[in-house]
Amino acid sequence: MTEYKTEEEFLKAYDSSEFEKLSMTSDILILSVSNQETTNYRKNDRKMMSVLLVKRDDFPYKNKWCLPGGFLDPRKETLEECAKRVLKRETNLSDIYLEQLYTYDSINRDPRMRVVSTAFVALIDREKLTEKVENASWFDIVLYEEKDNLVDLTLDNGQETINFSIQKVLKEKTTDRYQFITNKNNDLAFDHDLVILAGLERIRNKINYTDIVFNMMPEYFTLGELQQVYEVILNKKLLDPAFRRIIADKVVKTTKMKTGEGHRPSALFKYKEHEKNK
Amino acid sequence: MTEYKTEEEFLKAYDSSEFEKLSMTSDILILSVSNQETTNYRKNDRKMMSVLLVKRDDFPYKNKWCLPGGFLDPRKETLEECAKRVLKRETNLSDIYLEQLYTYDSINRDPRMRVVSTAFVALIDREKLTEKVENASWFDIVLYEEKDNLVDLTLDNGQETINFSIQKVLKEKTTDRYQFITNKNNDLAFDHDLVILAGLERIRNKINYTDIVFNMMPEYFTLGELQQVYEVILNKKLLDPAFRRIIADKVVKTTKMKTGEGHRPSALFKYKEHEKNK
DNA sequence: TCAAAAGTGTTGGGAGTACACCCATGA
DNA sequence: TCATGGGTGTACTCCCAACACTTTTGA
Repeated sequence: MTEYKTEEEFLKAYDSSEFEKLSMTSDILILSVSNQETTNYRKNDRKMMSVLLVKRDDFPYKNKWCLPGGFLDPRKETLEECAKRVLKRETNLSDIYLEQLYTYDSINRDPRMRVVSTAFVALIDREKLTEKVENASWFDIVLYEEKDNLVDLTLDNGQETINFSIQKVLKEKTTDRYQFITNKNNDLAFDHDLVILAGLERIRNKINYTDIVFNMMPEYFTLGELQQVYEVILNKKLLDPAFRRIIADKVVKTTKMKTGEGHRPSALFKYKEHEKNK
Repeated sequence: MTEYKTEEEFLKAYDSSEFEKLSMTSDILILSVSNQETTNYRKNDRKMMSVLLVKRDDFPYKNKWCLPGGFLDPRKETLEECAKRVLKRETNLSDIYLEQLYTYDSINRDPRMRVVSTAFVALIDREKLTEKVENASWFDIVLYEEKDNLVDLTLDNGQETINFSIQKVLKEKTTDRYQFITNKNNDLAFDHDLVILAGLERIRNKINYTDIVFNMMPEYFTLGELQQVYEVILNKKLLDPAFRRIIADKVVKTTKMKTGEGHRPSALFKYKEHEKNK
């Protein structure tokens, strides 16, 4: 390939019109937890992770779903600001948890031009959401299975089901760093299947050593509800006593109680911010 | 700000010449471990982390140091390929550990034009290096101190000393995620002080749950040397017996010995790749 | 002889795992 | 009354920190 030895050379080529343009987008994996109501009056609602997707109606992605995203305006905004703008557009929320995930840039991810995408993860409390945005829809993660480094995911929004699978290939012998390769993906545009998996893994990982979950929780919650969110993120059952000990110092008990559930009422808790800054 | 409501609008503005261009670079934090020989024949060499920096001679960075980097050619390469190209240019090495760190994009980080930079971390074994590259120099990290979330770093290449400090400001109450803000930086171009700190923290974090260190080690090494590398990365003393137990199953003892050091000779070890893929 | 590092054994505490158990509720 | 989830106590295991100790070398 032609290499630009010096910056001058690059800048010269850059100014000439034959140099292919580059643009960037911020794409956001917006995650929350949804409740699936149960018919049994005694049972608690079943919780699930859910993802906000947007239906595209433009060529070449007609009828594909994708993560909310937008082009970066290089004159005035940073990628994070761009992400916040998209977030505001799609959820009408500001001031929510937002974290840069990874920058995706395979050359032909967008066939129209060279687009580099920086992906973000946003966590929101579903209760804060009010308005419904056109073309956007929440998909529950109804299946999330990993077997022999092949991950199988199924999303469902009540009308449509999206299924895709991703192969995780060990990239470095010294790390647990995997390269994600699409194994099957018919319904999501770009490489957004990979972004979703990377984001879910990031959150699953962080839940263990940060208080990140509380971004997805309402102000008051029971320990059972909190535990369910942990379980749905970690994708496994936890033991009650162990869980209570672990989160004990992250929450404060309030005098409020949740009753009328067909079983012993539960105390409502609040997130306790640490005063200790190490 | 002007917002592009639809992609069509964006693409139209994008094609018009008044739209400001955007370019990207891959910048690499190249880390290795250096030996500082001691005068006492008994004592082991003192090890230090070191960083490869490049001296700039162009306006507006004349006489500033920066991380090796290069502009992305949007026609033909990915950011990672671009990073590998830079790595080859600066160290003449291929096939070394390379990991995407973070994408930096504050609007005026480069006063000449809007440049978004994706930073990478590379780890190399110093012994593999042979050639000396013009304008590039290895700086030892001679001081790395954190007090009240203010990090003080001093680098030294034998002739020059670079000192900078960074304030870590808690960004989210629910995470240990900090925003890095330059407190003092006279010698490094761009925001490369922030990249260096972020990279060091990434590696320090990863050393605990991956085998990432072995990318910085020669094929044969003593446990003492390995421990020193851990200590220099973690920036704290470790207890011998504990350390040995922890890394016991990551290394294999060889029949080779290291002698002539003024004390009991030590067995040389090799990295043991795990057959177990979970 | 001795300083320096190599290398091993033993003990105790803290965190997580597992299980057993009791409590309170509303249909 | 009883299924369901709320809530607590305890015992066991495993990991790791801390310390004490022995071994081997070269000047």
